[in-house]
Amino acid sequence: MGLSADATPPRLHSAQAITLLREHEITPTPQRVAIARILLARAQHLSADQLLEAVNRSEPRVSKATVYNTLGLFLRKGLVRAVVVDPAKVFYDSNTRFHHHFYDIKSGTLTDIEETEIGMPALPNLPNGSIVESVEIIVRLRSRFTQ
Amino acid sequence: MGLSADATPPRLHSAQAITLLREHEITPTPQRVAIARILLARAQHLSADQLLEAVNRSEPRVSKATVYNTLGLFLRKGLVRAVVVDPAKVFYDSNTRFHHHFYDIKSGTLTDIEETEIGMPALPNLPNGSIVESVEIIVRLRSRFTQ
DNA sequence: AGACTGCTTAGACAAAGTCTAGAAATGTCA
DNA sequence: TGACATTTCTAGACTTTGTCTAAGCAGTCT
Ligand SMILES: [Mn+2]
Ligand SMILES: [Mn+2]
Ligand SMILES: [Zn+2]
Ligand SMILES: [Zn+2]
Repeated sequence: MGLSADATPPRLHSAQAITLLREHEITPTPQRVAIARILLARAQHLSADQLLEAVNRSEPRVSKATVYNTLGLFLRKGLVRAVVVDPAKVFYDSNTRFHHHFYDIKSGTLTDIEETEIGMPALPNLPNGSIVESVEIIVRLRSRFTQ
Repeated sequence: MGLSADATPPRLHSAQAITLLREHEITPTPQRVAIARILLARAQHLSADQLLEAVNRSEPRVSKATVYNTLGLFLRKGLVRAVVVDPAKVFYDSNTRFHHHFYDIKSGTLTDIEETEIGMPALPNLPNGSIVESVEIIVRLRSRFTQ
């Protein structure tokens, strides 16, 4: 047991991925299916670059532009959500339930906090004419024994 | 009354800025004072680029590298804090009280939510051996009449 | 003066993400 | 089937934020 990345990360069967895409009114092209099979296999947080790498370990090859296009499409269709917590890159989150995050500063790892695990505070009055798009709580953590 | 940026944003007097820096054990060089006079004049959220522009509207000229170096130093010394909400750039926040933010998606504007205006969320158990570095609530807003 | 320190600087560099223009695939219909 | 339109994919140029390096500059000490 080491620290290396998953050699064979879980994947959806193509049929499952295609069904998911169709349910969200997305034409299931081979590239989109390949991306969905990995990203949507379980609740996880992947950067565009991590996803590009993972997808291109097997066929079909997918370009960087298509990965970004597809992530944008999945976002608009509600299949994933974006987590902005690291100034250097966006994480794409396949957990679409309303939830929050621990962020381990040192390792750069996100961990979900489900809605039931946290007491949601009441919001103050909103600026006039605005509506809430999302509420995110981010708890940054650092290791107790690291200075 | 227009939408243009402040022609003459408020500035601290040099003596005030120097005192602030000394209180935080920062050697008050001319460049650091120039940056502090603008950034610390009031509670605000500026990107590195906005600050670079504002500082260089008058003497002394400050290089990009020095702006980033100084922001890093101010962060470590607790004079400002970083707000990560826009994947494209970090905002530096001169309000160092514990507080949260509204983020207007369209305009890219941050507005403070003071601690007294919102309840502190009850946190779940932390992963073992970790301590809380910060807790941030970000409420993303969009205009009611914009599609 | 010479040596040492801390600070600033230009500009090269890195990395994430966007954009463009053309190629390829897919669909429609005569 | 072939002609044409529409959608999707792609390489690679480009933009932007931010980091790094190596040299210069300004004090301080002896
Ligand atoms: Mn970016
Ligand atoms: Mn960046
Ligand atoms: Zn999540
Ligand atoms: Zn603030």
